[in-house]
Amino acid sequence: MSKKVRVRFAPSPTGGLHLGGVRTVLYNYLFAKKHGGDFIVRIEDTDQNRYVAGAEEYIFDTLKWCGLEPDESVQHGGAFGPYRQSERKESYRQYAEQLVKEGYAYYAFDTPEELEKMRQTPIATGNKTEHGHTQQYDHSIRMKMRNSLALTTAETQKMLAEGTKHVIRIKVPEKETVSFTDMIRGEVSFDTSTVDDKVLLKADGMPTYHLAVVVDDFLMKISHAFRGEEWLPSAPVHILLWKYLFGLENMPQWAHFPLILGPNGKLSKRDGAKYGFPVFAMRWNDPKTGELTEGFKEKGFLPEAFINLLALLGWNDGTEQEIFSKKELIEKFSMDRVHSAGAKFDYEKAKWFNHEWIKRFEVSNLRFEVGELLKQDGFVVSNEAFLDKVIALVKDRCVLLTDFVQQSSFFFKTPEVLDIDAIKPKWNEAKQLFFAELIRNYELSSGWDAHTLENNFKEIAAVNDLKPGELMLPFRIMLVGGKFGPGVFDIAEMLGKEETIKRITMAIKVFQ
RNA sequence: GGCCCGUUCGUCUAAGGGUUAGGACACCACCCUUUCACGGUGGUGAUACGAGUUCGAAUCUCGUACGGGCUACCA
Repeated sequence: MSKKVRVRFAPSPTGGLHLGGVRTVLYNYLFAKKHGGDFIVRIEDTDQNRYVAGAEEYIFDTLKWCGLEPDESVQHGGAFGPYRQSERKESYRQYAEQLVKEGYAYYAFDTPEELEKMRQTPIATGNKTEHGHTQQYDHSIRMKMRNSLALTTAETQKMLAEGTKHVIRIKVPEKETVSFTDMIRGEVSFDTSTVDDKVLLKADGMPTYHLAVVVDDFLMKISHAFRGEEWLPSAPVHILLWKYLFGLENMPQWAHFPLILGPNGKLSKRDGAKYGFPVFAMRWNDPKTGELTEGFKEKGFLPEAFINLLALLGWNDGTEQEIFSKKELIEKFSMDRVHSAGAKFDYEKAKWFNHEWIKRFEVSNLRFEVGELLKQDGFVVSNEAFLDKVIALVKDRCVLLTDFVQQSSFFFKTPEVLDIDAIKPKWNEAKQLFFAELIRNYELSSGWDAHTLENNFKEIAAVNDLKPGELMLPFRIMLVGGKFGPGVFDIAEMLGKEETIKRITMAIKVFQ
């Protein structure tokens, strides 16, 4: 009997949540839900220097918008708290001390200056001193540094007793092969001689990621540990810690997701919107710089489309299906169909996903968002039934939610400027007379539906020996203001008799 | 530089030894539509390179090249 599936997303609250982060959340979430497990969010705030106000709150807001609610977290509670690493500070030291006691780690007293000097020391591996090579704090140099391995026991005890600032480093064995099975990449192995003695416990008593992730994954009974590929190089450290602390048999199964690349490599939080597309899920307001970065939400993406597009960036179900609801994703997701290669983000395709979702969405699902957008732009939306009809009429031509404003503004407000250039050259007296007659006809019209409106329009055109086609565009410009929008007669029907006639009348004057 | 991961149309990907290498986005053409879209039909376009294993390789192995990641008392 296998243990319960428990996965975690462990962000550090230092800024906005970008595409890669959300996809990591998504895959964690899908995997958990697929296997009836728990999805946990653990805040990794062990670096006090990088604290950013509001970032934690922002992460949860983003998850909520995406529809990826955790089962356990700072906000959702749970039996394995606290879910903020800074609040677990006390528990880490004992594990680090245990490692020292057992000979798997050691105290290091080196000052930042000494470390800097060490990095400069040219290393002669073989016989060449390569440019750009930085010396790592590893087996080759640790006996020359100031740590409990190189110092005598008495010296170490004295420094400890005096309260000398120190860290605890892992003592990576020299010639071992550490390997593990990655759910996506298969067997991955490392020669420990190339792994450095990472700091486990910092001078301020806080653990580094390396110690914290292992301890917390154990304490929180995490069954599967998923994270981005950028963590692969430090995996041997974590494997070693599991071996020393809790036993390899208790270690979660690992999967390292491929990176999502921008035009210049890995997407990073700092890239903001400089690529011409958002990198954050939602708007991020950096309290330090005051910089406001818009996200996919503000850009007009539906959360359903957003997670759909993210899911397909590195995963597919083996069929040609591309549009998946969250329910379907949960049903069909499987880790062995996740790609191992990084994926370059394609904003055009992202927009296509959103367009597909808008087209497929029921009007009632769009009503609220579209209504808000229109109000934001100063349009008065008083009648919900009318709004619904408008949405139904224009949604096929809206790629982003924000397109609704431009596509439907003329339903709510008489256009202020008309695209006269499209009409003027071909405007003549015959056409003017036609529209005058059209006004009279429409005024007397008893029925006001697109069909009769169109019939009457064409009848009058025929009687006056005019081509309906040449009159449709002017009519459109009169009602819409430009060369876009749904069928003209549908628009006229929606606008109603009074408004339609008003717009024709006004336009005739403008065209003269 | 070292270590690790990766490499199929411009982009996302399918094809887990035998296919005319399939689909989607984008692009182009035509049809539909006397607006713009939607929709429909068709088109351009890819297995990085070199060896090997095999009757047969995009698929397995090795090398090379290229790309990416990591190389902090950051995650």
